[in-house]
Amino acid sequence: MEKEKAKKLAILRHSCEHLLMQAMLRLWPGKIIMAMGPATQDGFYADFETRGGLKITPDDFPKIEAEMQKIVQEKLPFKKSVISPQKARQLFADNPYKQEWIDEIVQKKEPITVYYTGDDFVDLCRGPHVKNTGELKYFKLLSVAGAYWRGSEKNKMLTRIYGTCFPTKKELEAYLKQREEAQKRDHRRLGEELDLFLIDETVGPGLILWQPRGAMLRKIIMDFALDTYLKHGYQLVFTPHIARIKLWQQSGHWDFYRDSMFAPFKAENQRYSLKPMNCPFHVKIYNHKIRSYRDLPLRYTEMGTVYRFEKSGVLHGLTRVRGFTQDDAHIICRRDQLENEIQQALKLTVYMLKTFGFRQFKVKLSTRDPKNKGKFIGNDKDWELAEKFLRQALQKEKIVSLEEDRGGAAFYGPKIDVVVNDAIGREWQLSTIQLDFNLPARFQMRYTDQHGQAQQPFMIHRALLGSLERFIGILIEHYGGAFPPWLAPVQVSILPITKNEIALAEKIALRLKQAGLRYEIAASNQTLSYRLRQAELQKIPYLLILGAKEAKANKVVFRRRGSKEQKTLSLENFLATVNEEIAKKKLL
RNA sequence: GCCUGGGUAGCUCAACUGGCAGAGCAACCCCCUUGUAAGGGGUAGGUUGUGGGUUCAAAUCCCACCCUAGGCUCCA
Repeated sequence: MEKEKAKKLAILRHSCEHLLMQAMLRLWPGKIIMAMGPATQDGFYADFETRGGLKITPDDFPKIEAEMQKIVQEKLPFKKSVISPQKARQLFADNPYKQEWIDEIVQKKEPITVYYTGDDFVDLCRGPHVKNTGELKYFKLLSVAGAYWRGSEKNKMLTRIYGTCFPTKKELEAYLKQREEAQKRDHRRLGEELDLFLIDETVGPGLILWQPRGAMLRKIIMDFALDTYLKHGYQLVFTPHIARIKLWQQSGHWDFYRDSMFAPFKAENQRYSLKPMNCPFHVKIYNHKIRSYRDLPLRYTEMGTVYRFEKSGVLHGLTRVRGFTQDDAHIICRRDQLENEIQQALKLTVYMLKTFGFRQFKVKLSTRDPKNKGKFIGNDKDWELAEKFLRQALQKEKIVSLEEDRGGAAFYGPKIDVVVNDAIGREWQLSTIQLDFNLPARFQMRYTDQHGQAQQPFMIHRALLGSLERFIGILIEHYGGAFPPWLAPVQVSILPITKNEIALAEKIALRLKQAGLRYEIAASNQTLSYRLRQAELQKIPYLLILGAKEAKANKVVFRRRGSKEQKTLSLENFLATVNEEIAKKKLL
């Protein structure tokens, strides 16, 4: 049923894409060379080349949409026709993209179908389509972008228009509203509004400056993660931000990853580079001693700050940056421990993500593409073994909706990635658990087994939150900036109504401090309304209001973010209530 | 890196085809002393991203670079 619906929607949207192209060709005859355009999950897009210096911008949308509506009014039927290759080549004589398609269809020995709408528009298309353009009433053009022909960097860049289409007005409006909602939650916008972080052009793109509130949030997350890992048998380590190139040559990063590393610099005749990964350091710590089979597994964890030279066009707020801190760990273990370690790591992942309020996950197994072995390091046997172990662990944990990404593995081994759904249904890849047999071999990691023989251990990389920057970005959007009390940088706003209550406010603040709460006193000479509004805009979870009445009765007025309900209670009762909510990491 | 927009006060944004750079919020000062989402008045704040060019005159036009948005490619 669901599938049927999705199929119908895709047909509607693909038809709408024809409608768009027809309108474009009517508006700018001879200047638009259409390339291709499918339906997507949210709508459709159309790729085309522009000629004669024509540039399409969102300013043109009203004009294009009006033209599309005209064609809708015309109720032109979609007419299918099967034609010969010769006819097709002739029909699209001046369109190199369609020629390329035709060649391919001919090669595959498939029939060539075209769809007409009216006398003026025909497109090479497999179909199917709606009956006529009159069905395509509820559409909207959304954005303009550049896109490479056939998705290859080597090809020409075309212009792409994204749009969407729904069977009813209501659904279209709901979709547009949800888009707006997503924009309101944009972590870049909230980062500014809530004073969490900033990016300064002079410091450099993709480098985050954490303001006090953002830094507090980061500390809370970091502390929680580290405490949890320590409880689960990890050991804390710290390693430097730079290392000699020699290290990266030994690890293989220099060969496989150099393009994404910041260029090396020299000091005393030695070349150094910023670290793009923490692994080699952890390996060095392991290798510092002769290890016994009894020592394993060893689990090293670190809040490791790494620097990667991401191309300028891919940077995005907190979610794609050039300097970030991973909640990294490397588990070094024997083969007989491998499966259990992977399983435990999976369990820990689920625990962490649930604690942070994510309810839905999807797991992706990324394996090597056997057809593209050059992209990966190591031999077939190791890869097969590693992939087998990951599969088994997933099965044992009964992880749902497993999806395989062939070719998605790291260059040194296969991995399990966890994708979460946020509060408004968007997907984010967060946790990763990766198996590595490259580094143990390259660094000649060893342990002595019960027979006194040297053995090579296995290594698991895992980052459960991924990068703190990215994780916080996602968390901001997930909660729309309204963090649960345990995460909120400021948990309580104390609002004395008049000057007379300021001394009391300070006394109460002292008690909150003792109780380990994070608070602010909002005592400017502004009206209470004004200060309440500020506290709500700052999304502070708990509000304490103090007036003459409360002072006299030795009580406080307690309100929660987003609610007008309030309670008058003693300070100790308030503390008991909120401390419990915070300890239990409850949502507000 | 590529395509198309954009960069104006701390923030959000104005300024018609080149002609004195402006508003709201925030900041600061004063008044109001506040009872549940913006009380009132005033002050200050700018080499219009950077560098070059065209022009009597440039935020506006041209060139280069930097940053940024939406995408594409990429994300070990």
